[in-house]
Amino acid sequence: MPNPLEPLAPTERTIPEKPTLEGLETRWSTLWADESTYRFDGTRPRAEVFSIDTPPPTVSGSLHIGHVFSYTHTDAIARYQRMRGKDVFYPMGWDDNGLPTERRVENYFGVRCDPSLPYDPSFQPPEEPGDSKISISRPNFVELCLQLTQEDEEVFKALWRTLGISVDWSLEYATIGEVAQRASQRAFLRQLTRGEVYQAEAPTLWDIDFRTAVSQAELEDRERPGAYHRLAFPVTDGDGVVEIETTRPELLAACVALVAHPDDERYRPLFGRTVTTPLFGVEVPVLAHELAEPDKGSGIAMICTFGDTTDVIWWRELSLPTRTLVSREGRLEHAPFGELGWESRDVETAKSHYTELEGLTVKQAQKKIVELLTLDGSLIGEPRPITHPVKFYEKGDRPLEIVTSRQWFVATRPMRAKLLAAAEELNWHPGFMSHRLRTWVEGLNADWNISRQRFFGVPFPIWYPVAEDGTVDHSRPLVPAEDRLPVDPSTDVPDGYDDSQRGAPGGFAGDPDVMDTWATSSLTPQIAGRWEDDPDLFSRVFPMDLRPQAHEIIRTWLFTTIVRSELEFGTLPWANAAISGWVLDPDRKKMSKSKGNVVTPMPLLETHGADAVRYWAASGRPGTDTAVDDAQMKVGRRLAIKILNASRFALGRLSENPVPPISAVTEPIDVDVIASLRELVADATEAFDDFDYARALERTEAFFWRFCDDYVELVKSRAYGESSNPASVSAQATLAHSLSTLLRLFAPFLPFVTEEVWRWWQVGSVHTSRWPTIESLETESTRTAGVFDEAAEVLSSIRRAKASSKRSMRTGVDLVTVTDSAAKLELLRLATGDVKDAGGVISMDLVEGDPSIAVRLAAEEQ
RNA sequence: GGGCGCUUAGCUCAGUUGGUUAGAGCAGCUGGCUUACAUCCAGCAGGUCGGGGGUUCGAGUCCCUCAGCGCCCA
Repeated sequence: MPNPLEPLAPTERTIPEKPTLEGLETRWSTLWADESTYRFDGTRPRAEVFSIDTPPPTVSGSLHIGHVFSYTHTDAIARYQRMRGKDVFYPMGWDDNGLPTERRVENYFGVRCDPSLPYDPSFQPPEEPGDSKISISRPNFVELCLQLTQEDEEVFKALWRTLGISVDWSLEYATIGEVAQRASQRAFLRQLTRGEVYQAEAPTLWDIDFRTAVSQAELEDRERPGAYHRLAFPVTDGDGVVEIETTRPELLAACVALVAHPDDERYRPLFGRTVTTPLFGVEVPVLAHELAEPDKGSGIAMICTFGDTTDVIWWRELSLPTRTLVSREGRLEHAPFGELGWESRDVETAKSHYTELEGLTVKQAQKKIVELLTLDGSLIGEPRPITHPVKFYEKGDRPLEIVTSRQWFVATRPMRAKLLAAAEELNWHPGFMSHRLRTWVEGLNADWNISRQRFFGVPFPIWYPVAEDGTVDHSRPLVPAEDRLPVDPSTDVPDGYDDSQRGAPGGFAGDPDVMDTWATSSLTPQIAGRWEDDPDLFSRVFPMDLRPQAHEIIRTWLFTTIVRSELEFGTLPWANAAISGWVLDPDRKKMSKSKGNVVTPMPLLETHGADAVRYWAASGRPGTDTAVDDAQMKVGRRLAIKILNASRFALGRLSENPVPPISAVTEPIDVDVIASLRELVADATEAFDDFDYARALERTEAFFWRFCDDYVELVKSRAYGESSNPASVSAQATLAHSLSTLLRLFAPFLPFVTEEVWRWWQVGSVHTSRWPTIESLETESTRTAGVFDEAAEVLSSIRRAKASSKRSMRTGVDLVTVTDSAAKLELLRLATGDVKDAGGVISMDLVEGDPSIAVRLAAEEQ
């Protein structure tokens, strides 16, 4: 529970003469670590816990101002919930496994993983990467991955500490760690038992350079130049030809059908008949399907296995045969014309044509086949250049090919209805982000491929029996008992076998693949919550309260986390999802490495201070793209300095006296200010409950500046008075209670400066203090609303008069005549003394009539 | 091509369910060392709320439409 307010004894207050922001980050982050300020207690019931599914950053990716931006939002919410009395579960994880880390290790050390090599315990990477990559074993490679990610994690930790993120570091995890491996493998095995995952020889999107399968979620369309090649297919049982247009003529030998729209009058007579492919003489049917676009090309398409994702849909829905052509190296494989599945009307011609293509890369093959088709007379006219979208792996730079291979899939398509319901049930902040999930789920046309042909990842906990003839029997996987997890099938042995039987007839073979990075990071609530490893903890934190994340990974991380949670627990993994916006460069352009406009956070933190950078971040509305803005950080720094100085003033008025109780607030203007502070507290609380940290900050900040500029100036002379004067004590009490309240309202945003000031005069940390309540700010005197506004307006008129006469603010005023309604004058009458003191006014007349304020300045001294 | 969002002062943005004269900060300009703060304070100036149409006693706010920008999905 948060501490009750406990002011230090007056003699123990330490208010520095010249307060400063320098060094606050180091001082307080060290103390918070020493005092375990943000420790998760873990003994309180679920209802008193607020649990956060923190995004685990990919440490091998570069440190980015975007990290600072979105984690500040989450931290503000975490700090608010903690002050509200919640036991906050706020872990930090690292998403280290996967391709980005492997690429970084390959380049950093100049190595390449070759899984066929044995482990070399004495291997040391070269000081500098050489010209050609050194091949090393998988265990050696994984060691280097772990080494590098650990170094990277330290850099991130330093950033989080400097930024003041209030995570409980004892809850740290990594998606490649033992806990994560166990959870991932356990979840996989249970899904296998329930029939929710399956392996299949299926068309798979394949990156030739990375040599791995890619899932639908990792795709990216890029506009690329291509050309329509018009080819003539003779109609088999009749006269004439059908002219099709294709951008991939090199796949002609893999053609299994032609397809046109069912309503297309031009091709209707051909449906059900066959045509013959040029060059290869293969007889293929002409079929109808809605996805064929009459306006595209000649309106009739050649279906190959497989040229693009539409081919896959046609192949599946029209139950077409498979003729695989493209290898995993991106070359045209052997095509056994004449054999089963490769029938031709003229086998010898087909073979002779194909010999010219076999072994070529896709690009070379296209050139060659154009020559062949031209000679043959089947190419009609010149290829017609176009620009069209081509599928790429988002991290790759060659178009993806589609190959058939054995992969593990999670059956997500049958879950569509359930996932759409989940999109509705989840509380999105901002709400419109739910569309992102909905459109993604509606557009799902492939199950989730979770196999990756990589090395630094969680292995599939699966072996397969090897038959006496040496073939691997994938239909009867050997699984370990759950209590053996995690296992590595490349070094561990299935029950009932010994290591000598690895790969031998009658023995076993481990699954060589690792899980897709999303297959592990989709389990972050389970990993962080120690699912099954610590059932007590898990029951207190799951389902979690909040998933904060960026919008570009809704279709990957958010989607897959929901899939895993629905499958395992039949529930949403969290109640709320807070989607942060992008950080744009100062010119409002999206940052990217290739553009070289990525902003690194540390220099900004050093220049402006953590509170200032956090202020900028917290000013970004939920879900709104926000530009890096030095000016806004300077404003934040100014605010922090103002808090120091205003606090020094407010606390200085207490002299050696204790903090007066709220009941000492009796002067009408003081009572009015405390009442508007109650409204502020209500407003900020409501905003935070709605995850709108930016609104809470804006309201608090606006109040604070007005408090300093008008209220403090108005009551200054009264606040300097003796403790024997109730009017002075009223001002001193108002200053102290306002300060205490404002410090706590600012604490989620400016943790360093608020902690600094808090410790001048309070016991314990502001971050474990109680969030202010309106009940604690109830005065005994009744409020007369408007006193402060009226007084401030008259003071403002006095300042205006001085400024327009270009006189010092210290200039005396002989007479102020305020003309206004009786009601307004009545309000003003309750604060006349303060207004006169603040303005240096000798005499003030209040006259009923049309509103006006006349100010007569003292004569200028000669 | 479908969807979502944005467009308010030179810049960055607030404007809750439609309700006086549209707000703030920054930048600009004019002044001021006023004992919390010159790392500061005061004051001034600046907008036909992207264009057009509609509903209404009343529209920045609701509806339609057009334009530009950004993103998501094809």
